[in-house]
Amino acid sequence: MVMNRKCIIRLSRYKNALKRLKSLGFVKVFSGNLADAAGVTSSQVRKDFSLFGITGNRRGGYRVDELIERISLILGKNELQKVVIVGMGNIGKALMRYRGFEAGGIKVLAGFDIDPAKYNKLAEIPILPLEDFREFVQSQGVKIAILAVPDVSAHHVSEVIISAGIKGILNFAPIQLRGADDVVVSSINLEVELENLIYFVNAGAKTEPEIEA
Amino acid sequence: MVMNRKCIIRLSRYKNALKRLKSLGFVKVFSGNLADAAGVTSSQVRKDFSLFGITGNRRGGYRVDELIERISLILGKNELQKVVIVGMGNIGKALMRYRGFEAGGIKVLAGFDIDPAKYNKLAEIPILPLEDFREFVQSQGVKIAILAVPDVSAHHVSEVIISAGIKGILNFAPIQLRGADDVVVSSINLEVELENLIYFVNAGAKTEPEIEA
DNA sequence: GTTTTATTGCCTTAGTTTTCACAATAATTT
DNA sequence: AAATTATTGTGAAAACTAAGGCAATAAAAC
Ligand SMILES: NC(=O)c1ccc[n+]([C@@H]2O[C@H](COP(=O)([O-])OP(=O)(O)OC[C@H]3O[C@@H](n4cnc5c(N)ncnc54)[C@H](O)[C@@H]3O)[C@@H](O)[C@H]2O)c1
Ligand SMILES: NC(=O)c1ccc[n+]([C@@H]2O[C@H](COP(=O)([O-])OP(=O)(O)OC[C@H]3O[C@@H](n4cnc5c(N)ncnc54)[C@H](O)[C@@H]3O)[C@@H](O)[C@H]2O)c1
Repeated sequence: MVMNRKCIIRLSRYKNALKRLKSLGFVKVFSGNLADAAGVTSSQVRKDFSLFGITGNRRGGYRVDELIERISLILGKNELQKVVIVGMGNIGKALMRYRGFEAGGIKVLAGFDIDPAKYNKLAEIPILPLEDFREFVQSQGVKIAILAVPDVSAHHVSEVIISAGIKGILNFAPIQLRGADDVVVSSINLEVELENLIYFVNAGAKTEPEIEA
Repeated sequence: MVMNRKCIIRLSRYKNALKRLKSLGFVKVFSGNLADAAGVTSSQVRKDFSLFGITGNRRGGYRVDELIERISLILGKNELQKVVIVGMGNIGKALMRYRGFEAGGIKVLAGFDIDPAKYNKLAEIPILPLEDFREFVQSQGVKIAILAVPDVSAHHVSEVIISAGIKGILNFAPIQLRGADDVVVSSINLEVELENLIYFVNAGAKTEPEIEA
């Protein structure tokens, strides 16, 4: 099992690049094509593939369809991935309104909040009270939650959702969540992102740091 | 000049941790305290500090105020950092409404769009037509822009804002922006983030990959 | 069907980042 | 004021990641 995050991110990029190439009519690709499209070196592509046991055809490259299939399987994209959003404020609502996830096989099933003014149980994507969280995710088998509550609530809410069975959290609150051992927490801290950018801009960075995700 | 992105991210985290520690009454810290608070090792802390020439007092640790001051200076937080947002849709509006940036010395000066229905030139943070972009950022000396336009427009808009003098872009569109040599581009691709999370959750990740920003 | 050519797969080398280990030394104790 | 103790600062080692190089080999050309 490959546990290198950078490598998994590249896999996502390969997948996106392959979809573009496919839409351009490509049936086969060489590691070099894919490398150019994804912005890496061809040996990197081949090395990544070898880590996942993906093989091509010497002198014949890789079949695009097969590659997309294989990578999607590795990323769990062969089945619909169900997620929920906790915290229906600025960020939570923006994410819920976004229609781009479904094309990638990610389905937002519901939103949760503690403010009754936000509830809307009859909407296409319902907004439910946090009290209903446990029952909902357990009956629906949801493992992934997006956490978009105020920073002061974030730690408490993370405990609540973990105890309900959530195994992966995409956290937007600017705090350091300490999940349980079998819970993966991924944080997006926009202020830290901006600070980074500011540093490298002020540094007059000639070498752009590869910054993704 | 340290060009290691991970190191700069840690610096942001140290700063945040130090502010928490300060609010708890700490006047001095040891590398171990800070390491615990930021979720790294103490040698990492000391090594990072040595890269930036930050020194403490053998056996006496570091003075909290001095550290915050020093790190803020390195991150450019000693002066107000001006940013603009391009694309006043779901994400753009959410970011504009967020009040948390100002506490960290980041000020959103304006938003830009091409949809006249979005314009609001008189608001506290005005929303202006994209045509006004060049004049605005040049007169205000803005170097950083947040790009939140649809993916099909993103490449074009990035060229427009770079030609207007933008040197750092925080990009939310799920495309690979190729900026000019002296422009730093940082991308946040939420679908890639979720794919990552899904992979590690399905992998039953025992070792959480350190995922920040 | 043989030769040539292009590309994979993987072994090796290089580069980067983190951790270790310990001498130097400032605060504390005796 | 001498001895002890705890912590820094940093060079060296280890671990991790990416790049380079090339034998194996499948496709294409002849
Ligand atoms: N909006 C941004 O652009 C932005 C930028 C950077 C970071 N963030 C972070 O993202 C998080 C969300 O930001 P926002 O602007 O959307 O906040 P917000 O205040 O607009 O929304 C927070 C929502 O969470 C709900 N909530 C509060 N406590 C809750 C609880 N215990 N359980 C469930 N729901 C609860 C509130 O009712 C509200 O609807 C915050 O931690 C913020 O620091 C936001
Ligand atoms: N909303 C999300 O949760 C989400 C999640 C993942 C990725 N994204 C990405 O973020 C970007 C923005 O998403 P969104 O949901 O806010 O989109 P949106 O459609 O809600 O908003 C886009 C805004 O950009 C404006 N716009 C279009 N072309 C423009 C141009 N040439 N110049 C200036 N403004 C222009 C539109 O008028 C609109 O106001 C998209 O690329 C999307 O793929 C969004």
